Amino acid sequence: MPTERQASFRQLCEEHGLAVTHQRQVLYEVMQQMPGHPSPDEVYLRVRKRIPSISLATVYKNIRLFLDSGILQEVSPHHGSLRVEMNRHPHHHLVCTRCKRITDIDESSIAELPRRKKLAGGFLVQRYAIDVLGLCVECQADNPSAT
Amino acid sequence: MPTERQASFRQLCEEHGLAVTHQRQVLYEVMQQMPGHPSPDEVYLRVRKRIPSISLATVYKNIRLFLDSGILQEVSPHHGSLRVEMNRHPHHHLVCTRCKRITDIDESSIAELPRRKKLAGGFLVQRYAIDVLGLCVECQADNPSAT
DNA sequence: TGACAAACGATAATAATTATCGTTCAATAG
DNA sequence: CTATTGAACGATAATTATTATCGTTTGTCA
Repeated sequence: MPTERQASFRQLCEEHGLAVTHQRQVLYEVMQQMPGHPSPDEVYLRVRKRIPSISLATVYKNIRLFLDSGILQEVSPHHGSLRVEMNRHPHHHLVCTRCKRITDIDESSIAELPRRKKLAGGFLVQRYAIDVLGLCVECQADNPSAT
Repeated sequence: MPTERQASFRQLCEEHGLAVTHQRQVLYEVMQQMPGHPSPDEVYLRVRKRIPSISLATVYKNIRLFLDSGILQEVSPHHGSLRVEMNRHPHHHLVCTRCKRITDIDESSIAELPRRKKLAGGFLVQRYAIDVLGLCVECQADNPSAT
């Protein structure tokens, strides 16, 4: 009896000002059951088992909606295209989650990280990268046209 | 007299087993002069000022070559497409720079980070994300077919 | 210098994502 | 409970970013 789940999703939507549609409900439930870092296409394949007629566009639109309203998070909140790192000094990144602008900050201004080169599981460490996620000054002002 | 620069680029190529072409030389020099995190298209626009006949494909091919050989680094060495974070527990990521696979690791197994919410410059911190970049066990074995 | 593989330029192809638009549905006022 | 209405849906075209193809040109090395 998924009455509880339905109720909580309804509440979640209310909190974020979203209409409760059948597609969104199923989409959300299915995603909750997918561990890891699914892509929109993987989600699409799963949701189709319960709603065969759903459109890929609907999956994309609602994932974006969930991300924008803070219900879900993105694995890499960077700009989605290739960028080359031209700063030769050790540094980390301030990433604005709204306008995607990335600013460098000096490594020392954050924290020192362990220098272990081999982790449990056999992973061979090359380097550490810290993203400080948040809002830049411009986006805090909430001007709709982000730079 | 750019003889020195040419010499050092020639040496760099030799170290990495790359042929020294005019396009590569100019591409490298131009990128060195671009601070921040340029995109292939931005690089293309700049390089065209010196080699108007250069192809965008050449820019892409050589940027990838530089990245693959370790001459340059990528800002976000993640898979290039949208992924949704489904792990509700505080955690960070092991990112394999070869196969792009992302594995979660518990927050406590890395380091504690400061909890400052406002940084100099006015940046409003939402959360910290650490990427441990390196090679997963499978890719250390150097099997050409990555999963 | 000449041979040959590698790189180049032009452009077609692919992948990922977003926009458009006519139809259907959820919210809510009566 | 039903009618209204704007939002959401599905189908698909369009866009963007990137990679593949292929005939021509160029760098490397004997």
